Amino acid sequence: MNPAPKKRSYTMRDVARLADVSIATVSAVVNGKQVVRPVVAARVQDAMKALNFHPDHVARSLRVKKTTTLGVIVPDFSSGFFVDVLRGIEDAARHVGYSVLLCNSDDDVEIEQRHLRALLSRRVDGILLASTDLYSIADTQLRSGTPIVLFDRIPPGYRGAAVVVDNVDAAYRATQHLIGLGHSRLAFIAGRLDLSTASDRAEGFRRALEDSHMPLSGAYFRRGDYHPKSGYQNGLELMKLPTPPTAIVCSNGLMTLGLLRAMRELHVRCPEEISIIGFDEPAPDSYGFSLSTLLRPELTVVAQPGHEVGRQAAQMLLRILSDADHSLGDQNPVLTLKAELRVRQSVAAPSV
Amino acid sequence: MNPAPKKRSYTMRDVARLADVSIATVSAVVNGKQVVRPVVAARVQDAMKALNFHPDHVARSLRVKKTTTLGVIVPDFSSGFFVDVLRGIEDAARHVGYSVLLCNSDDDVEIEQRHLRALLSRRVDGILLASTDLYSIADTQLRSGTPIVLFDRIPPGYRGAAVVVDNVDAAYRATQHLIGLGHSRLAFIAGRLDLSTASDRAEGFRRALEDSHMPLSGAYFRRGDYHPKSGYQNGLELMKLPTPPTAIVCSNGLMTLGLLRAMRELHVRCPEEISIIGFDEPAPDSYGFSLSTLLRPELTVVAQPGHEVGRQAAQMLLRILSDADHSLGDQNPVLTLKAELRVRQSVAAPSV
DNA sequence: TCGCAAAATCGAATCGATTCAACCCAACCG
DNA sequence: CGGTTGGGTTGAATCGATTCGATTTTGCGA
Repeated sequence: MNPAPKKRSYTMRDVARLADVSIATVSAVVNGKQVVRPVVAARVQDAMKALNFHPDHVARSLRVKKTTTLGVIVPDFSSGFFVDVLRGIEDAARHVGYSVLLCNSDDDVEIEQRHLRALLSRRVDGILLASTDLYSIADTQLRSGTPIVLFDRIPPGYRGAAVVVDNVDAAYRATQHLIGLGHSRLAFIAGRLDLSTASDRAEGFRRALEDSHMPLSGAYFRRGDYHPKSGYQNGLELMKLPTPPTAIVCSNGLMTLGLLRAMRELHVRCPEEISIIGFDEPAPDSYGFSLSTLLRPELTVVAQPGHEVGRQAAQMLLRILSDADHSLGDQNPVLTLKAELRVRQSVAAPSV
Repeated sequence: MNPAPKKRSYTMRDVARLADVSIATVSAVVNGKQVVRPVVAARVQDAMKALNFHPDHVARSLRVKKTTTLGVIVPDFSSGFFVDVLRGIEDAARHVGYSVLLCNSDDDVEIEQRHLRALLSRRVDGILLASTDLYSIADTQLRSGTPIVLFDRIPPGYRGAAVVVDNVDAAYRATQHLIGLGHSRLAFIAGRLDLSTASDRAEGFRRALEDSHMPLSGAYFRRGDYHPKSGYQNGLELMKLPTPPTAIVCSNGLMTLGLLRAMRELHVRCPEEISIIGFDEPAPDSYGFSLSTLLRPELTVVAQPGHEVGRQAAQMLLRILSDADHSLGDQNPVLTLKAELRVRQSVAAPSV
């Protein structure tokens, strides 16, 4: 009934004893850095097999001061974008034998700090962070000594390692596309403006209007918080204006869901009455099918290269780690990737 | 130019020296398990603050043989379901100070094995696993000694710790709902039948037909692989049959996307011509907005309690861990949660 | 067969915390 | 006033690997 194997796992000591060699020799066999006579190596291999020995990575980490582990903190799993990023990170990490300690901050400064401390305590080799609390990072970074690569969001004027999307450009192009179609009553639903992503997108929108010598109406510039409800709420308010906009740029995926919901409730037709451009595909399209294309009307979006952001960020971090002094010289390491505007049916010329 | 702080982080030894106490006392202060005179404790606290000391979790893990870390292996990030599960796991784990080592197996047996070995080597306290390779688990489990809780999928007749969804029931109710509406030409798109989820759903479908004394037509029972393309392909083939079905049950979310795409291509109207029930919301609806409700027509789905699966699985694992001998006695630990049928507009009575 | 350089193996210290038996000393009791 | 108690503190061993200087073996030429 209780076959509990009392399975304390075996150590190099046990293997050494069984193979009649020293621990050092077992170590040599295990990580192949030194030459061991084939006959001895075979004996050790056999012993390891017999005991089902697997080296203790914890002990190894302590000794070599390296855990072969990356810490990742994302603010939100609900966003398809961050899931994509995570996939990218995982791919890059696995590829070189690194593991990933995953943390979800829920966009809460307190939780983020706790996670950060936990990761440092666990001595991860490096950290990938999409921070909610951009202003205290510099501090953390300095006193930790652990390399950190930011992604998605960076503090203004940041000069450290980071991978971001060119959000100014992305929003600019989206807006310009609408202007090109003849729209003049353009609204924008912004995200949390304390995040670079949100303020950059707002900036892109603003510049596009400016470059076309169009005024920016205060009533058309809405502040959201990146959550669906604020998209919904702002959508309702926009459409109930005496003179509603003819086009809306919505600065993230979750808010776009809310916006669509609001439009449906008010029976506002898209694109006939209002054109819509969202940020992010509403679902991962890693398999070549995007959910956007199934929504009626098919949604025009600014698609961020989430997987690529993750992959590049992880690779940048790994590069820093493999660099002897963990510095990476004086080259400006902020890598900026372009987003892609995917024009589908949710935009059209304004109906006179 | 190079202010590199050469920041080797401080150890208890350093703190002890600075506070003029022994290492043991520092340890006592840090984990508060023993009584330390307030005046001494304060001195130690000050020293820790002065040096910005954070205990090395790696060293601690080695000594106490406990990493306060859970390993998680999921087959696929692209599925909203597993993302939900992951959130549930992370929530439960964080709540008690555990960290999560995340692995993505991409449904590849080889990769899964590698991850499993890595997790064991890293001495995670326990593992949460949605396995692709159900038949070798028992083996792994026995020889590892590390508690494993399976989720989502289990081998037939499994008696170990696991949290799953009642897929037979879920598919049964979905099918029955269609039958209740008057459908008699019912098709089913199955997943990978070597997984319990897929075979259970197929079984639920079969039973529902049987209980209503309806025949199961071979042409209406399709084999997919859980990927969108197979939903697309099987959808095309079903709709091109001389006598196409009037309703389709599709056994996961990604395949449903493919199916919808196929229907759109062939201009088959839903629910007028064919009713559809899918598994899983096509996007996380953690915020109260489901993407399903934005698809036209709104998609009827069997919604699995992903977050709950994750939370319960993690809690089960933590319970096992806190149990002295890691056994959890003889109670049958397979926990089965019910899915919820969310009826929306993609189903209707058959036309005529 | 012997000598010796090169190659292979070994012993012991080490990483940074935990833990426990031993010890110190102040307080208390008789 | 001395012995005892017991709370606080400490020294040293330990977890399981790596590493390096020291030591032994091997292989080769003479």
